[in-house]
Amino acid sequence: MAQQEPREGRLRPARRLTLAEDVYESIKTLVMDHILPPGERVNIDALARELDVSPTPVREALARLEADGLVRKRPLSGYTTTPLLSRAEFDDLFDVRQLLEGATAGRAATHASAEARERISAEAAASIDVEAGDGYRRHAAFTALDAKFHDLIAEVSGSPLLRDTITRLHSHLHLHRLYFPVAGAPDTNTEHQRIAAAIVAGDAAAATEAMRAHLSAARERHLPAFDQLPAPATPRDSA
Amino acid sequence: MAQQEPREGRLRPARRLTLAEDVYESIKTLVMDHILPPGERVNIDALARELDVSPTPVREALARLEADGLVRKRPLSGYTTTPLLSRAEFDDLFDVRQLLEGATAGRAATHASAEARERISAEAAASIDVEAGDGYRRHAAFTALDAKFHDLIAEVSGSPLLRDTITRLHSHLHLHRLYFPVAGAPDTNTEHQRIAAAIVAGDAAAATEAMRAHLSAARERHLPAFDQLPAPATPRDSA
DNA sequence: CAAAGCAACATCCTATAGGAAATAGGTTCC
DNA sequence: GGAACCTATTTCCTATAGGATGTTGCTTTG
Repeated sequence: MAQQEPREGRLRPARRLTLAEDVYESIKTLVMDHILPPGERVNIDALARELDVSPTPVREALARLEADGLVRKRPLSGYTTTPLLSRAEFDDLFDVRQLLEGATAGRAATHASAEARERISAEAAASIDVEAGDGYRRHAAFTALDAKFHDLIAEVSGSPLLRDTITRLHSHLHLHRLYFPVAGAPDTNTEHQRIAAAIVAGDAAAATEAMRAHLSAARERHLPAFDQLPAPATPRDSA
Repeated sequence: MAQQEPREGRLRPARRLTLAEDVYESIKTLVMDHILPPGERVNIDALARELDVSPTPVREALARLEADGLVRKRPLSGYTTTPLLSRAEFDDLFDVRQLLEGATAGRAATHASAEARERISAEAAASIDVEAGDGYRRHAAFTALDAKFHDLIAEVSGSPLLRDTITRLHSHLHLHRLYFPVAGAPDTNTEHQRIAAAIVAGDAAAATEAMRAHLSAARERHLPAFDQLPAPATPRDSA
């Protein structure tokens, strides 16, 4: 009622256009960064108080996040964050990524503009300066750069639908254990450059193969995360 | 307030668990059947009155539908149903379907249980009795059966993620012109049986190829729909 | 006659209140 | 001592009201 004036010190950034949109982005970040732990119950009212908004936009944002697969809704029991990926789900994710992203790399190699090839090449080269920094910042920067590279190839592939699908999959990847040390950053850069080179050369088969090899290697690099802790049981999964 | 008691004569079916869920299904049907024409504005209040609920669950349902791609939201202007697929988007959809569903067919052929192969074979054979009926009913039954067959293969493929992705794509297909005469129903059945045979035989390459050929043929059968009417301009698309 | 400006309208967006269901804890009975 | 039942609390779910914004139609002016 009387609190229409802008408030200071809020968790979310300056509002863009609609409040619900901001709330959506805020909650998405909370889930991605595991500030809301996977498999945990999400209290709508508490979240609304935390973000300093009414429960209504929170509810709308959660509905969208449910469609994105980041939270789940049990009919009369409330929302919960999606539990961590199991080993089987993780393997499934990378299988699908190989299929989809292998295709985007091939398509990009076949019909991409000269300007687009230039951008890809530049992006692969720019990956080097991420070596600076350390700890969480370094990990976040590396992850962001990797995502950008993959999205760039998807964009250039010329299939909006394929790109959307891959973007959606990437959300699921962030459900993986977060603070896992990225020892293989240099390897990743090398692999990215191999992919970029194949695309620039216009060799579709080589680009597809390079992408699949890259994802296969990335999968291997992530695997030790499953040995850290035994996957916590998620009794809530039972229908 | 005083209208908590169940009401008669409502548009939507008997409520399942939550009101928002029912509203979601109801609106989804309205969009799929083009009762809400593509590209049209969606009035939240009017829809709430029509469904005899308050605007709040309608808003929540629309948020989910937006994530599904069935409606779009322009920040301070309201929701609109997604416009009809353009020729380019239609081609893109079938390109992606070939990629994804070709993979599911191959996977199904490789590792499917004997029981699963039996189900697929039965489903392909059952497609024949859809010849009965006529007009809209026949079309709806045929579409449902086709969707079921494709989903069955996706299920058997053993990749939940792949199956979800394909299901999502199918929603987009329904954005295509609806009342298009399905002249090629017999052809569809023949193609389905070819796919089923390859899967039963365990020939992954043949299954993939049969699926791709089927989708290619289906695409051709749908193409004349674009000649019926010139695609209506959608001026609302401009940012 | 056309274009720009203004005003009224309709619509969306957010906040708050109240009822219903599910969960958790304690108690009692076997 | 364990299990089942009951009660209280918490939480979700729905409905309603009010403020802000975009849109549309009309009027006026060049």
